[in-house]
Amino acid sequence: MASSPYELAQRQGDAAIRTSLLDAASRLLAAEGPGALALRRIAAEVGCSTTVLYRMFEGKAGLVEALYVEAFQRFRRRLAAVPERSDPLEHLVELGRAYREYALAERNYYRLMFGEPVPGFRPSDEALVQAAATFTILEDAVAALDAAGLLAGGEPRHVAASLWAAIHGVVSLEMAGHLPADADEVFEATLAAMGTGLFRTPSTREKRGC
Amino acid sequence: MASSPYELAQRQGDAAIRTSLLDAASRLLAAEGPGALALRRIAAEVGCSTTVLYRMFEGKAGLVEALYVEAFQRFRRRLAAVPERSDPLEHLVELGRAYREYALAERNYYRLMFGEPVPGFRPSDEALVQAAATFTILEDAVAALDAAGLLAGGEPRHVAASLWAAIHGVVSLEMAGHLPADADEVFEATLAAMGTGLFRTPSTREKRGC
DNA sequence: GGCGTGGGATAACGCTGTTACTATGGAAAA
DNA sequence: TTTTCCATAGTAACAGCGTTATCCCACGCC
Repeated sequence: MASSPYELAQRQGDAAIRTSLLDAASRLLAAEGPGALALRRIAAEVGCSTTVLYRMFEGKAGLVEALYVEAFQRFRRRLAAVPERSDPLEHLVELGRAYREYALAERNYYRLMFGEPVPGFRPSDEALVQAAATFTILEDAVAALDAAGLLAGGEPRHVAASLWAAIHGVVSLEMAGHLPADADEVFEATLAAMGTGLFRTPSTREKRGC
Repeated sequence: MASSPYELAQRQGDAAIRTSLLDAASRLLAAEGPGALALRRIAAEVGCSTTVLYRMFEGKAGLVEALYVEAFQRFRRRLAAVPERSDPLEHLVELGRAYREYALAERNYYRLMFGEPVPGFRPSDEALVQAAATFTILEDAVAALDAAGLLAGGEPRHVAASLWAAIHGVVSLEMAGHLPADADEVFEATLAAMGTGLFRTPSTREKRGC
């Protein structure tokens, strides 16, 4: 009695099959990059034919989209694990550092989220909404600063988006090879610049020499 | 006497053939995106067989790399066309706006430069060096601010890289669909935040209420 | 028990990049 | 002028891809 991962999952219903396929795809993505995401390979990995992938995901686009939202969920968990701090600005800086660490550690996931490494794929509006949910963590942290009266101006949502963009920008350039030697310094400098540009804090006021 | 683009170029030597092929590829990229960059299509477009592409570019990777450095050169010309201003900070802001305009107008080129829309392709170190040459324009503008004593701190190269990253970050998120409604505001806010965070100017000193 | 239907495997289609093979055409050598 | 030779280009094949059509089987229902 042979029992491939697929046969085991089959006894537990469609949900188990789905996660089994997603797990295999996830492993291939992390290990070999987006190029390894071939339906035939995924099917072979779990021991079934590609037909099953079409029933579960309606083709490659659907599979990649499922992987896409899963990547954002992982990302959210990682950011949620950053411990709170007494200083809300410190907390925000730590969120930024965790962001970069995740991106560099799981760069194939990060590429899936923000590059477009799979030729045909563009996330649906629904998937984009789920992706945006990841950054409520960032928005909450900015809202905390706003509640403390430390925002220099602008809507909290826009401030959070600016921060997100700046951090993503450094990480993206770094991953593309455009910051070969001094990515660390550029990242910290960008973080500091956004901090003094967006917020009012005692420490930045000292820096400004007021 | 049939005269395809290829036959015309053939009489003028390899360089003409090369540019003819690159032009066709460039047109396909701009019009239909990276997915249209198929060797057979490019060859058909100019009226030759794929063998010629292998002689000129040694395969798809070489062709895409040629397109990649060409995209950066176009980008550089666009940034170089931004007129100087009396206020060097204003000039920098205008560079940022021109950056975004180019990226959104030629988004398929921008994707080629900073995303990785062609599965196998990663730019060589040499191509990355040529790409970096694009941003000497940005570095020069920052150096001008430094010469005027307006830098808040940090090496000019790092400051330029931070700016680049922040701008690229907004544009990248915008193109990925993550800033559906308020991309304009987020972009201007990021520009302003980086301005007050990185530079010392009379206007920002007023904003800070000193 | 026979029937119908849903699910899965196989194979084919058209596409991709790549490579081997073949023919051709013009320059160099005799 | 004739012959040789080699770079060049076109054709076709190969392996792989996503996708789809076909066939088959096994299960539930009447």
